[in-house]
Amino acid sequence: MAVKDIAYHRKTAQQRRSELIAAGIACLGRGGMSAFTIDQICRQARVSRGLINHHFDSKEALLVSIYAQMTEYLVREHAAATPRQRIASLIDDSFDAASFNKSNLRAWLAIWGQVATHAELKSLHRQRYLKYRLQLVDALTAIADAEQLAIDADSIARQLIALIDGLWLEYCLHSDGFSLDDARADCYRFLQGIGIVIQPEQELLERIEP
Amino acid sequence: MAVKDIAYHRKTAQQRRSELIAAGIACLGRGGMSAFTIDQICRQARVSRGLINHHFDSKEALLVSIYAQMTEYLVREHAAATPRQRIASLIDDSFDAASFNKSNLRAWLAIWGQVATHAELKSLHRQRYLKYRLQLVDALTAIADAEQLAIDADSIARQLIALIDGLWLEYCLHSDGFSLDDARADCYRFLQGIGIVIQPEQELLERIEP
DNA sequence: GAATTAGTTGAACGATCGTACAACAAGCGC
DNA sequence: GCGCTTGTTGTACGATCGTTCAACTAATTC
Repeated sequence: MAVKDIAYHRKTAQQRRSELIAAGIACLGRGGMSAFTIDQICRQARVSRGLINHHFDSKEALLVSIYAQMTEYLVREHAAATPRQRIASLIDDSFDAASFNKSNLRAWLAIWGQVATHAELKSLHRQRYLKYRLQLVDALTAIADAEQLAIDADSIARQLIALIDGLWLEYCLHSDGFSLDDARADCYRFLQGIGIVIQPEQELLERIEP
Repeated sequence: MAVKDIAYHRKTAQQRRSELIAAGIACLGRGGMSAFTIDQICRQARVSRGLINHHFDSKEALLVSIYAQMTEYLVREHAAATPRQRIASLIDDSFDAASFNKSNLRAWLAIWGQVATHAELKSLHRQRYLKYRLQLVDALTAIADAEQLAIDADSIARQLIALIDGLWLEYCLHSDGFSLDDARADCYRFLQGIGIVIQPEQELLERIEP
């Protein structure tokens, strides 16, 4: 053979960790927690069985890293100037077709099922969602103050998060009947119902109300 | 010994099946799908390892039976006279403290994680939720017609279901911050926001707005 | 009370699980 | 081109998984 036969390529620990995380997400998306096994993840990542326990303390530690990456967008600092833009950004991120396809939604569901029972996962989840909700409450309060609206920001934030998560759930479990754009429009309509009118980004607006 | 030593008590197939279903739900509530094993379920039900496969075709068949029982209330025929009472009944059932404690919510989450990947479970879920949504749409349409409200009943039903499921999710994953009554009140407030005022049952009303 | 029915047991099976670890090799500095 | 570092491999291990099945026995029938 002309080219030297290399058995495998070495990568930096950080690079390989990120590949294993991606492979784990793919497995969760394909078959839920039942498919989240050392064998299947390593086959997905095209590495040998031993590598996960080399780069992570345990399989559970990999799962925590996976959820940390998946929830990163919830606590991302937004450069958006106005409170309205920050809320619109959170909603649009939540229904971004690129990241919230069916496979990813299945991965979310699978992990949520574990959050209730695993301490470390539960702690991470609480930390992320508290900050997520705080961002919403702050933005809602800012709008209410500026426009002298009498709203219960805590309650509204809770309802909006519930609406978003519930729409994900419906879309994931039986997608027929509505689209991702419908779900997004529902969120804007909900806010409109309590007196907060938010314009989604232009290209989205055109798709929702042609 | 005075009393004859009976090794085990025999029960009718139906009785034992229902006990195994209850034991399975308890396991799902304790540790999610990871705790849903033949060993743990049988220990919970205080029977030997072989009994599940005697009364059910497989472990998966038991899971389907469990979900069938858990979703039975979604398609129950309600004797409620008015559309308003039917909606109130669905909401109140959803946040009934007796059946929707944390353990049951963990069981729901665990099964939802499986719905996306198991064909039989998915089919059952679709069937139940379609009827559930149809009940809501019918009631909403009846109210809108009678009071000449211009609403999109399909969209409202979808949002209400999403809100209920999302509030369950929040309550289950991190219960701090709000109670089951808060969640119920959120649902009534949501309907009120779109022009449909529904009085919850009297004793609930007193707890929500004392 | 013997025969029959039908619910129950528990050992056994092969498969697969997560982890540990010794051996190996790719890429680097020199 | 030779060590050296370190990313990677693959076997081995005990534990546990779901299922099967022959044996057993509680309850019923006659």
